[in-house]
Amino acid sequence: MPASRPHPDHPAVICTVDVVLLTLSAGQLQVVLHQRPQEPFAGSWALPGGYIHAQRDESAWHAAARVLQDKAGIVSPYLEQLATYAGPRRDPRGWSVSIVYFALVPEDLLPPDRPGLKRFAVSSLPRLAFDHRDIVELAVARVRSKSQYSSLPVYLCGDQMTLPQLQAVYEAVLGEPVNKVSFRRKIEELGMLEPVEGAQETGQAHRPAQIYRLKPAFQRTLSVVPRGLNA
Amino acid sequence: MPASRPHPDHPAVICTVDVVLLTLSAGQLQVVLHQRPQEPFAGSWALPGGYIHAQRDESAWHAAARVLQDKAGIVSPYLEQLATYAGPRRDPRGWSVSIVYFALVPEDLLPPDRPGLKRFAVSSLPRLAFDHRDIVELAVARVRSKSQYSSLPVYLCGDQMTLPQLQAVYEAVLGEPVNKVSFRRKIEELGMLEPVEGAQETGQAHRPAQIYRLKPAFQRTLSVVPRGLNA
DNA sequence: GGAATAGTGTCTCTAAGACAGTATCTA
DNA sequence: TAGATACTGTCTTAGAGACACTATTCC
Repeated sequence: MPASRPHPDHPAVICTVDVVLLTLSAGQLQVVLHQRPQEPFAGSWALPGGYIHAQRDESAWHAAARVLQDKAGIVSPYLEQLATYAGPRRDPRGWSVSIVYFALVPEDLLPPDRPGLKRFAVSSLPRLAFDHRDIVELAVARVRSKSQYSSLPVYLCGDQMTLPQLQAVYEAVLGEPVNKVSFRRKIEELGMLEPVEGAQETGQAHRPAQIYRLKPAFQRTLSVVPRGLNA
Repeated sequence: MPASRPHPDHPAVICTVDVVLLTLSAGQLQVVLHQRPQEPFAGSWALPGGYIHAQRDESAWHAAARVLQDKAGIVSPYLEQLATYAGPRRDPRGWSVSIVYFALVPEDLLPPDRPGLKRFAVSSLPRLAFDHRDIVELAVARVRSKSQYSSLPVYLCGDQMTLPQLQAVYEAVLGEPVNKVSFRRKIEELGMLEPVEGAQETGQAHRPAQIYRLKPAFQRTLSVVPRGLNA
């Protein structure tokens, strides 16, 4: 960090946050994109994002949370920093910095698609503005990677779930089947779920599944195991 | 990313890069710090860093590389993005963004300590300026974590090394002993080293060790294994 | 030859995966 | 009762660690 000049005489860089908002729908990882109303890239789909508001934002995390609330009405999701993209050519308006976060939300907390805000399967993205396709791909890779050894995918579920449901979520995120016995051993080892006493998923023509919920201590915190699912 | 205004009317944020420059010396992970000549935090030790130069820097990575070259004379080290710290209170001059990189270099590429530039063991840091202590601790945690399943520590070695030397480097980074047989299996699996034909470390009163070098394909690229050293 | 460390073969132990059994619901 | 899926016990298999043995150097 430099020693001189409170506000340097270097030309200002454009300083923004962008959010890769991910959800699981119909067994597919999907990303919520926003259609740009203006140049540059008018009409293209892009990540929801915005300038940092130096007067209001307490941190880059808070700026990302504000963007999510403004553009998608989402409050207090799981929101983690992904990476920062910066350079002179990614935005035609000038040297730009984008601090990128990713968020995971259960499908039922998302607003329905509307003009200018739409979900896309990450496996078939449209043409995206700026370098946003690279960013989405990095976010998906990060989520897949962390899902192998952590409780990250629980943030794609509602607050209660059965183990078969959670296993299906892991399988959708990882893109491959998971051994049932090993999966249950891992979840036990992660120690983040507790059974909801007496609550079972009824109404189906087979043995009902026990319903679990996140222990309060893990509401905002990941749990990790030393060895992953070996997927 | 916002739709409006090429250069927004929001007050400019201070936009910098900082580098956590790490090396291994006397079996200890050490960080190179720079003594601030001016306010704020005049006289305190801080990470080497500097403003982004929008006229010259091709990217944040290039800005970090430039800082390393200017302040420590280091060229083309292993340099990876760590995280971005941002907020209104971390720098008394205003809302600031610091894109932080970490670098690993062999000890013999470092310039010797001089007034204003000094190495500190990461286990006994002095009082640091800004939030730089948190940043160093995150960098060390990241390096430890990645070392469990990747070839990251080879960048702390010179271009040639023996397996016992490399094992000692891993043990110093991880802070605990590593099983020799497992270690050699992992290195074999990583597939990044090749023996230097006929080259052995001589001069010691025991069987000489084979000398290895990084395969050219891995000069700038990490190699990873699915399961780590289980340390 | 002795001391020291390099390098390797192999056994043990832990953890992941496969498989099959029992449990419990609806129709 | 038949069919379906939840859940669990246990065997198999793969990989990590422990241990010991051989190899090669200097003194």
